[in-house]
Amino acid sequence: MSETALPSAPPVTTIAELGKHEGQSVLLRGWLYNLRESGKLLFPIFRDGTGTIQGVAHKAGVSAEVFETLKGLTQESSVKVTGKVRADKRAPGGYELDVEQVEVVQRVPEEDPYPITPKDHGVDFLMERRHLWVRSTRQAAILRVRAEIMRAAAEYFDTNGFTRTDPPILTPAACEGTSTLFPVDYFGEEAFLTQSGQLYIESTALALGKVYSFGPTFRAEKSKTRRHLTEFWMIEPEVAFCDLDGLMELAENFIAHIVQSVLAKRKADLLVIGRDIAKLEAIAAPFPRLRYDAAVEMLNQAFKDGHLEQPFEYGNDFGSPDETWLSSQFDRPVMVHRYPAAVKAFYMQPDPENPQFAMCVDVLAPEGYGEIIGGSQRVDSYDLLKNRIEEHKLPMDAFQWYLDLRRYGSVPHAGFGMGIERAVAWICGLDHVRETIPFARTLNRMFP
RNA sequence: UGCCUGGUAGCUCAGUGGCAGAGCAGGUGACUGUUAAUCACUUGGUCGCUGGUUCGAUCCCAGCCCGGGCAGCCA
Repeated sequence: MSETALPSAPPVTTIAELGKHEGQSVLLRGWLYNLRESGKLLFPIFRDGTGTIQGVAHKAGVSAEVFETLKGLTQESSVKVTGKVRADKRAPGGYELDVEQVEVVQRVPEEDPYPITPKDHGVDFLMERRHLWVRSTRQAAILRVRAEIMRAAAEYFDTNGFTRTDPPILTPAACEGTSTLFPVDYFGEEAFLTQSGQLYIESTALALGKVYSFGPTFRAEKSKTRRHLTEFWMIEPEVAFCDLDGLMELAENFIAHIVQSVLAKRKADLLVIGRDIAKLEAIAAPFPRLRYDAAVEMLNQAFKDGHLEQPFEYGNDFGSPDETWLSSQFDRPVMVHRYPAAVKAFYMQPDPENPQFAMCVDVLAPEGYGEIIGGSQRVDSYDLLKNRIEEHKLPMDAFQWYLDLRRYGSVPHAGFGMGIERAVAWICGLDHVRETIPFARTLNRMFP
């Protein structure tokens, strides 16, 4: 920071803040994103992590040394640039930088140029270089939106009386007994990476009332789709004295808050990504609610009308094409509730009006994005939960602590989990979750 | 795991049973308003690997390796 110590030196700023310095000379620290040359005119584009700005250097307007330094400069060389901020209608961001001085921090050698050019590349090539790909304008914008989604999600709970209680990542056994878990050697004993913190936060919810957890989750399923990662981030609220209606209200307000925060703070990034902003502006509570039965009727009609290839069999869980079609019928997330208990997890409370149904809800994001939230009211009866554990042939010993929650002061309670990457994919309008996380872990990729 | 699909220059791809191609990137040069700048010239190849058929295989066949898409599972 020696440059800030010099009284006459131009102020250090960022590209995002350039508008505050119009007409002034400033110092930017960043990288050369691209360089266009036109004879005695050079157009270096700089990026600094907050945005990009086009610099202009006339041969007659700068020293010979500065001109020569810029002229041959290679993509992604790191630089400190001094220049005067000028508003210009031709510039995409509204401003340009008339270059005055350039200091090259590290020059990328010509014989080993930066591999990711501003041209088309394939998925595998880019994922193999994810450590560099994150520098690109679009990827950086997605990561900023992701950060805002995570911030706004935590903010919603923090400002509504929730206490964050993070469950362990190393666990002794399966939470639900369904998903495949990653085994870990724990001092000679077998342990697993968590696939959900739900059972643990049911415990802290009965201690603190309203709680949430926020952390990584692991699923060892060999899923190979645009919606799946083996390591993903999930935010899970759990609320004591809450029923299914209360949970759906929580879910819609939570999602609306996140979308509104992203629109308020990261609209420029959404535009870089190419998102249709109007579709996000329509996201406001309340969300439509559909009973499973009503959703099935829609699917049957859709099949008759030729929108779906397979007929839907009543009693099944929805398949991916079913979810896609359902969610595409609404302009905001749709909440499908009361699925048949037989296709849902053992800990879900039966509907008091008809125990064939579970008091659960899936939130399907619009535009065909499908499930982003799954949640339920939990079984609060000791006897029923014990029976369910037996029916599902789960090891009773491992669930004794969980049954304790029904032995000592059991109350109705409910919670849900939202997959961060699926939310990011929807809000950014991406076609694959691998671009929503800095370093995706998928079936075929553990690198870099 | 099942079905579909791909692997040719640094990248994106075309192509043929008989000399290995284009655009871009890299290099050299031109250009005072470019927006993935343009123009001229130019460097660059284990055609995924192994075996088979053939006078001859990048091309046809078999096996293997590595990706991608969809489904299932789920968030």
